[in-house]
Amino acid sequence: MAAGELFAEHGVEGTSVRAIAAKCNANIAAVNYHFGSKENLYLVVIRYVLEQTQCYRAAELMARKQEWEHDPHKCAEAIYRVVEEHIQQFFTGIHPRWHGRIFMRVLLQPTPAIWEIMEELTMPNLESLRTLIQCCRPGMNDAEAELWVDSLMGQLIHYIFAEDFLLIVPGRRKLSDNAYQKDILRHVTRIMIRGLELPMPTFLEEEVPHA
Amino acid sequence: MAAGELFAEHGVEGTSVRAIAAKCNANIAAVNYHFGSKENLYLVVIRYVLEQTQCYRAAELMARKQEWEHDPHKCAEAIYRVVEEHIQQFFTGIHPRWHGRIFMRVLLQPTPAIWEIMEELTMPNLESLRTLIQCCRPGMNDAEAELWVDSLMGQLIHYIFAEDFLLIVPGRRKLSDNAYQKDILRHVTRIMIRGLELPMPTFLEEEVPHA
DNA sequence: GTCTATAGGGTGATAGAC
DNA sequence: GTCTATCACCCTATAGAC
Repeated sequence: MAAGELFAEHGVEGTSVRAIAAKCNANIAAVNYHFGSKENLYLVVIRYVLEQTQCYRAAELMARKQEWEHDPHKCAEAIYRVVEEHIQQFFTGIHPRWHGRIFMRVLLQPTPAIWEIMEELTMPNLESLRTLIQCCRPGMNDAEAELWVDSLMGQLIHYIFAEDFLLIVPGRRKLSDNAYQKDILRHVTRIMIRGLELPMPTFLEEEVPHA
Repeated sequence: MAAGELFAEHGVEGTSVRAIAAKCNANIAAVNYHFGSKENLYLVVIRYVLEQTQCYRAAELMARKQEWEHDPHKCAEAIYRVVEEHIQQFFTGIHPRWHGRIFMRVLLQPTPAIWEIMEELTMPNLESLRTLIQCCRPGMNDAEAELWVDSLMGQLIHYIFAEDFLLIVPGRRKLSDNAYQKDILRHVTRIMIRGLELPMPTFLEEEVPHA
């Protein structure tokens, strides 16, 4: 959907149905015919993006937690795999850049209609992340686990959110840079593992970012 | 400025000069007389907010770094004080909630004009943070230090950015909750200190969030 | 400096022919 | 389903009286 690209970059208010129609060589009236209204089209785009970028790995890991929850080394690996999935979903070329940016707009300004979609598509992942972290540190209460989820998501989201700003800073690498993605993955995972006082996997042992 | 509140909540595109004028019982023409255009008013608001919420503590600490840089315990305390300042500036009631939200909009969608302001008012703080972290871990290169700054800022910004979303999650505390602010401060600081492998200050020793 | 009035243009949505 | 034409509205910005 070409609409998403415009919504992502200029917001709902900053995008006109006319611009959307022009971008995909369609008719203004046709857009309204298919989607009812601009507002509704926005919701359709959001649902599409959230479906595309859903993360399942935390839920998968929780489904077979008995295989790893008692081994701190495997807990650390679980963290790694979860961070890896999120970076794949948002940073790599799997999805166009505007997917992430739509997500950011949604987080910044959620309407009740938007929240229904998030409750269905986003919340389960956050819930899984929370319980996964609780598995890594048995006895951790919900409030503290939420802080850990916030820390993880915050670090990752920041790169999408502030991408345009960071790009203007001289000497910074682009988010599409493969080596940069790997550095972020390694860095964030290490912070989480060290913070949760889990054993550091050998493949994450000290190795400084290149540039 | 009442304009900022509207810009913060609905974005530039979603805010009309009429609404601004109405909110402060002024005339539509008067607004344009004083600020030239809506776009310019937006820039004035941004500059005002960034000036108000500037953080100086990192720069202050760097100015007298010889007092602490060789003592890991004092390094850890420096980290704490920097995080504390940022939380004070953005979470507590010192500034109205819309200050933070304007900041988020600016990060999400920086124009060249906006960036000039950020270069002047925001970049110095990020630079100071980077060098401060490098002081804590001598020999750390710029790329890695940037990752650390990103992690710190990402964790903090996330709470402002996704505030509305997080509020809808059942059982979550409000960001204005004083105990919550303290939990976040303690949590983020601990992550940074543990991640940088500095000694944990006694006042941050284990203590679980309440709720 | 502040107001009214208005210009000049863009907006979302729809009616009705094809 | 797709198009043209059009409605009714809201927008920014300004000219000109006070």
